Amino acid sequence: MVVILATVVPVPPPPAARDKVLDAFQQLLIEHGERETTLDAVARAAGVSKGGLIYHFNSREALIDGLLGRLTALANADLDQMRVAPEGQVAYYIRTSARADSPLDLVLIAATRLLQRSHSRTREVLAALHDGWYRVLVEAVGDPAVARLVMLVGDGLYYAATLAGGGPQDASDQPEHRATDVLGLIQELIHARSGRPPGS
Amino acid sequence: MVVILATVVPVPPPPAARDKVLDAFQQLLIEHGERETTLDAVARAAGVSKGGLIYHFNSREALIDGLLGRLTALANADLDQMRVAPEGQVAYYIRTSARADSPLDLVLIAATRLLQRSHSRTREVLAALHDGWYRVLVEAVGDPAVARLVMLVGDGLYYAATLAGGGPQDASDQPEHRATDVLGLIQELIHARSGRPPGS
DNA sequence: GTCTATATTCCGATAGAC
DNA sequence: GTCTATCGGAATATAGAC
Repeated sequence: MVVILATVVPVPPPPAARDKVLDAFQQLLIEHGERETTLDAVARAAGVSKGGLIYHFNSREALIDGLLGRLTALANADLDQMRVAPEGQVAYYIRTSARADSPLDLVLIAATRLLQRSHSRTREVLAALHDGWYRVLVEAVGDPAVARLVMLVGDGLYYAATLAGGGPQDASDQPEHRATDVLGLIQELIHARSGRPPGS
Repeated sequence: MVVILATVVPVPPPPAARDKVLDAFQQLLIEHGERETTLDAVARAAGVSKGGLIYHFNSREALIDGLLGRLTALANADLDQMRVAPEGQVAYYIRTSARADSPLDLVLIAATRLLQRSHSRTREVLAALHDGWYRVLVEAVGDPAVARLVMLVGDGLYYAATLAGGGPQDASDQPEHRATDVLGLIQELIHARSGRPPGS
């Protein structure tokens, strides 16, 4: 009798250094912006030499490609989760928009830092992301106008949580409270409109 | 009899070159991001030499200070207009949030490009701006929760109009339509809640 | 007030040792 | 696979002529 104790998969784990470099790139973009995120700084933060970094990512553009690849993978996983969220798609979207600490949030914020120099690939990836969320929301709430409102609120929460964030926060200003308050208003609006034809 | 034909004010007009440089700085930040907005590029776009630029702004930081000064002045003027807006403060705020082409919008977008490297002065100026809008909105709608929702929608419109913008736009996706649709929903919500105590 | 020329630092990328 | 050393170019800022 043969017992397989551990499944030895033929796929080798991705080199740890590559992920470390990507993590450092991501964190520096978030905390210091694109201008200060030089290859030297990334290598230093990742604990490797510049030559070691260049071995994994041949150029600065390759580093950006690596980040966008990570973003796409995490975003697709998030869309799958959103579609089957027990609390409903709208609640899932609003709640996750008010936070900025999941792996997806972090890479998304980092990618937004790159959006600024009319970087077309970054723009396309983020547009596709937005489109994915929008489709799910339209299906969930029925009315495209309400779906747009929900997306706008989500964008606003995201903006507040990332770009403008960092100000003093009291207990009533935590992500959970912000999301709960605004979610209540949105559901109130959906309820008030229920039975009415979309677009009226 | 003495007739004053033209009032010769003792305050000389600000040097045109200074404003030209600030305009170029602003435009480059918006269109190419902070990384590509070098002093060389700004001088070239403004049609002056680097030495001429440095005469007006001693350093890169001084250039940023100049932009933040312009932002503060335009923002205060906007707040005054918002307070006396005939169509109401909420409509004024939502409508202006959906556009990104007023002098205030342009300098605001440019300043947002600088927000990314945890630039504390920029952060403070933008936080003060947000706070000013919020106070007016709370006074206008009564309920802090609704005021927050309105601000979130405004932030979302702003995000869509600036950061994510650039995608294909059909006729139904113009700023005016976006603002009108979402403004209708918000007023519907306010109406549905009218008479109820705030925070319920 | 605006210019040219230059000093200095730093960035991205290459070459080649280990 | 990771390192050190280094090149070419670009960025900020200074010096000084006009």
